Amino acid sequence: MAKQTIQRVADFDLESSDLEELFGYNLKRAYIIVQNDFREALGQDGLSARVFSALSLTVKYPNITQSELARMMGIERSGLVAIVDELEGRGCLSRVQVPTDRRVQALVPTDNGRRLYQETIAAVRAHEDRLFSDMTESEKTTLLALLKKIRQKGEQE
Amino acid sequence: MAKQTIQRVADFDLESSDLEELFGYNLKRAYIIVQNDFREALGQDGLSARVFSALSLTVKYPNITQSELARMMGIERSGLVAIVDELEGRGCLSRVQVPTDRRVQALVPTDNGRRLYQETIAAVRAHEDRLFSDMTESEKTTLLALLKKIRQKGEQE
DNA sequence: TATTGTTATACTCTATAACTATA
DNA sequence: TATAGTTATAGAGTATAACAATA
Repeated sequence: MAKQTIQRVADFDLESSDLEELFGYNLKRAYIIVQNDFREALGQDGLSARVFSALSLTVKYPNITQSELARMMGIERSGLVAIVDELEGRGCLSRVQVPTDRRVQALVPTDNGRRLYQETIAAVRAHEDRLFSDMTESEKTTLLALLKKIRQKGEQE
Repeated sequence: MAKQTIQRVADFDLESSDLEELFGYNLKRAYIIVQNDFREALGQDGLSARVFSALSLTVKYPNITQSELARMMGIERSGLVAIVDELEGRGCLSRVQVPTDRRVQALVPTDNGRRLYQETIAAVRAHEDRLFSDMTESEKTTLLALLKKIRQKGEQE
C-alpha cells in the first residue's frame, strides 16, 4: 500500500504546493470542473461548448461569415469548418451564398437553430447557476469582471 | 469584402453576446491567454504546463507514487506515464523501486530536477507577474480565492 | 480480488500548410 | 496579390480498456 508515502504526503499537506498560488494552474482546474459539468448538464447528444458558442454567435449575428466567427471565437478559420458542418447537419443553420462576394458563405440560423439555442442557453444557465450556487451575486460579478480583465490584457498584446 | 456583414456585426457590438455573461466561456478564454503566455515565456524547449506541474509536485513530495501524483493532478494514471518519461529523459527524476511494495515506483527528484524546477518556477512567476501587472494585489488575491472556490465546489461532487 | 504501472487505442480540440475560387 | 472556405495532416492532452506483476 506504500503507506509511508501516502502518510508523508498527508503530513506535508498543511503547507500548500507552489501550484496553488499560480493563476494558470487554478484557472485550468476551475475550467475543467465547469467544462465537465457543462457536458454532463447537456447530456449525450447535447452541443459541445465550442459548437454552442458558434451557434450563439450565429443567432446573435445572422449572416456572419466563418472568418468573422473564427476571429470572434479566437480560433483558426479551418477549425470552424467541422463546427459549422455539425450545426448544418443538425439543421441549425444554412450556408448561404452572398451575391456581392462569391467567396463568402453567410451563416444564417434556421428557426430550428434558434429554438435549440434558446433551449440550450437555458440549460447552460441552469448548470452555471447550480455550480456557482455557493457564490454571492457580488462574488460572481467580481469573478466575471476579473476574468474579462485577463482577456483584455491578453488581447492587447 | 462582405462589408455589409462586418458592418452589422460592429453595430450590434454594443449589446454583448450571451457568452460574455457565462463563466465557462470567460474561464476558457482567460485560461487560453495565460496558457499561451506560459508557453511563450518558457520557450521552445521549456517544460509544458503539465510536465511542470508534475515536477513541482515531485519536488514538493519526493517519493510520491505515480498514482498519487495522478490523483493530485486530476488526471488518469495512464496519462502520467509519458509525463514521467519526459522528466526521467531530462534527468529530472528517477523511478525508484520500493522494497515494501514492489508494484510501486517512487518518484525521486534529482539535483538537476530541483535546479530546473527552481529556474522554471521563477520564470513562471515572472510570466504571471507580467501578465497580471494591471491587477492590484487585492484583485489577485480575490481572483485566486474565487477560482479555488470553484475547485472546492467541483471536487465536492 | 484489488492496485500499480504500463500499453494500445481513440477522441477532442487546435494549428499549419496548401489548395480553389474568387476578389 | 489577398481573402474565404476547405482539406489534409499533425500534435497536444486526455480517457478507456486491458494486461502483467504484485499485494
